[in-house]
Amino acid sequence: MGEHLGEFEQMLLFAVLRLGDDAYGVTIRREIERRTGRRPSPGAIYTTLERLEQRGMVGSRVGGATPVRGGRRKRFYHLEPAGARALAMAYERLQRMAAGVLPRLQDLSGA
Amino acid sequence: MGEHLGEFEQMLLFAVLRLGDDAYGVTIRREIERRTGRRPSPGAIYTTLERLEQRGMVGSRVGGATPVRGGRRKRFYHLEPAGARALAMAYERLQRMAAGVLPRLQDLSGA
DNA sequence: GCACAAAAACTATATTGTAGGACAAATACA
DNA sequence: TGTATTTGTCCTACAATATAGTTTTTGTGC
Repeated sequence: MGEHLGEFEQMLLFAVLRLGDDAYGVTIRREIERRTGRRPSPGAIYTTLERLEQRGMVGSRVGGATPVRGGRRKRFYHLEPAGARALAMAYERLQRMAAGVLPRLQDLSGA
Repeated sequence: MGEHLGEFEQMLLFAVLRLGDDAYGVTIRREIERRTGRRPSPGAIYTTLERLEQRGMVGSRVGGATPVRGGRRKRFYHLEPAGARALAMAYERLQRMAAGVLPRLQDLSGA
């Protein structure tokens, strides 16, 4: 089936990978905002994460209670092997499309 | 409105940039296939190109006759400044998400 | 218990991605 | 000049992704 990853999906997967044991909705969202300046809505995050899980790209488990005031139990995500492969491939493909033309792109985009 | 570029859109823009004066439907498609192994249908190419043009990311002009046997006139595409900026930004964002975690990704994807 | 905080899930819609075949136009050649 | 051949684009329809906003759940502190 769908081996392809959209742009946002790739970002989510990179965020999950980077966050390791602390990857759940809120931190993932924060990470994307920090690194890219984009501010996706919570809904965007969860919906996409769910789709990725259905496709076997990520897995999840529900965490236990925490000593913090409030807070629903977190659902922690991790990258599955299939997700890692798909992400590596998607990244490489874009890399190949970009190879060699980045200087020209910088020029044109007025850097 | 939409400043964002999807995955496929980015590929098209990179192809247009690379091909320079020879960027039209058929060559763009061939370039993507060569570099990524993906084989998008003609329809995918033209539809996406048209959307990108409506958003001001690319411009086009229709070419003249050629000394080659047959063949409809080509529509040549070029990157507009807005397209270059959007592409540079999209690329940079992904780069920032990927920074530092690529080694781990290689591991997990079984390289 | 009850108020409050944190996080996730649901619902609905807009935007992207995609295929495949119909159509158009240009040249060669009888 | 007219018809076959070639190259390339456009049309139509549909599937998948992206996204916001609102609601629900669950845990803590008092």
